[in-house]
Amino acid sequence: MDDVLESLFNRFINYAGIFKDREVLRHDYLPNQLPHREDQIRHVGEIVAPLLKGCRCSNLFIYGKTGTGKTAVTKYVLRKLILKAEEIGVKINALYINCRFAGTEYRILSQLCEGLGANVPFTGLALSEVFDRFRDTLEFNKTLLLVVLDEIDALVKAKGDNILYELTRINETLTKSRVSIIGISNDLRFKEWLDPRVLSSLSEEELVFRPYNASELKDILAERAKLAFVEGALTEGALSLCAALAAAEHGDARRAIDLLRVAAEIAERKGDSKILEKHIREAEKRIEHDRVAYAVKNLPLHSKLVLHSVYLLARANVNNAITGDIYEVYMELCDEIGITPLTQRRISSIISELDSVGLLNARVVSLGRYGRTKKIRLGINRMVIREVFSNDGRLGSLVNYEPKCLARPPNHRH
DNA sequence: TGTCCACTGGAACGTACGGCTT
DNA sequence: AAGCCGTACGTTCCAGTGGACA
Repeated sequence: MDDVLESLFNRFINYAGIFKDREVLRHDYLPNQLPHREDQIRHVGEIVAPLLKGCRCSNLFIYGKTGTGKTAVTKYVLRKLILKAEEIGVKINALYINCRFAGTEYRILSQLCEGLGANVPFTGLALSEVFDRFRDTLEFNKTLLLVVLDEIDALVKAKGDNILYELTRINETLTKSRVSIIGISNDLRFKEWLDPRVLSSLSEEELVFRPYNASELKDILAERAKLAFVEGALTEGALSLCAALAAAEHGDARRAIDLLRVAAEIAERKGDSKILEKHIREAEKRIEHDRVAYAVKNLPLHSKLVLHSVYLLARANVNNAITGDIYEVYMELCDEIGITPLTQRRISSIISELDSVGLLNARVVSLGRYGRTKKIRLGINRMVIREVFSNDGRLGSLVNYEPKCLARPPNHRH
């Protein structure tokens, strides 16, 4: 027994852990090296360089999928730009705003004001008033302002491009200051949402970020791993696998880094001193599981009920349920928890929505004599649904529900 | 060959709500 | 505080339909 404890304690004492610096793997960490983005860095640098001579720079529009380094490159260049400007004594303000977090025009404008040192209440003022204050502060400061609007597509899709129109035109009313804009979009077809006038002025310059391939991702991960992990903690096999998995899925560097971080946490928890391929695979499963569970948990009530109906049918071995079957079960569930069911037309739409996010698989089929409908199966693991709904206060009681309509003989099922 | 099922999916319209505007 | 407007979410209505079956 002494031997067992002795070795256990020794192992604990000698376990160096895996992480040297966790921060390095966070989303908002900005590395000093951005491998395979040298061209983009140079390009953005060339565009903003005129600011250092006191001139306005061209507006720039950057687009590319998530995790291709758009935000990192922009922030990287901005950081260097500000340092250089301070060094040579030129007054430049660079404000970074994430439109998805800011959400509304008002909040974006108030953040801009704040960044310039003007006080604006977080609510209460008319939009036009905030805009006036922004312009006045800008004029008063006599500065060159570079505004970075990240995830600009989220804003425009939700609220329209009005604020962009105002911002692109603001220079016409300024005499002592100048504003340039860098817009960053994840959506490549985002242009279609913009008014032609806004588009032409916003995209004086354009830059597209291609996804990373597996070998590029490998370099990025290796670079990051050097800082994040103790020497030798990441095996070559795990690194390659991690890069390959992320490359297969749109070359998203953020996903790749997430994968690495979760794998490292799994290895750490198990007391392993190395990150192995099996840890990466487990991490992949965990991330996917969490993503699905999160999506299910945040569904609106009726969508949950529809999904749950499909689950109950699947559990009773009805794997190719049709719309009518699902609606029957759904109505029972509504009755069970005492809410009024929606119409079948609406449920048909909800089924299509769930299909488009991948929680269900639905396809339209014709059953000839027996009409035209959709055949529907679950698109995700049954256990995830069970798990999420068990913990759902309102729906928990339905997890083991036996649909009455299943007791009756089915009229026709294929 | 025509019939007819069990829907699909478009369209118009009703209602609630949040946030801007006055 | 009250009106206004856009959006989200539903309802009602209905024309359209692929193909098994008589």
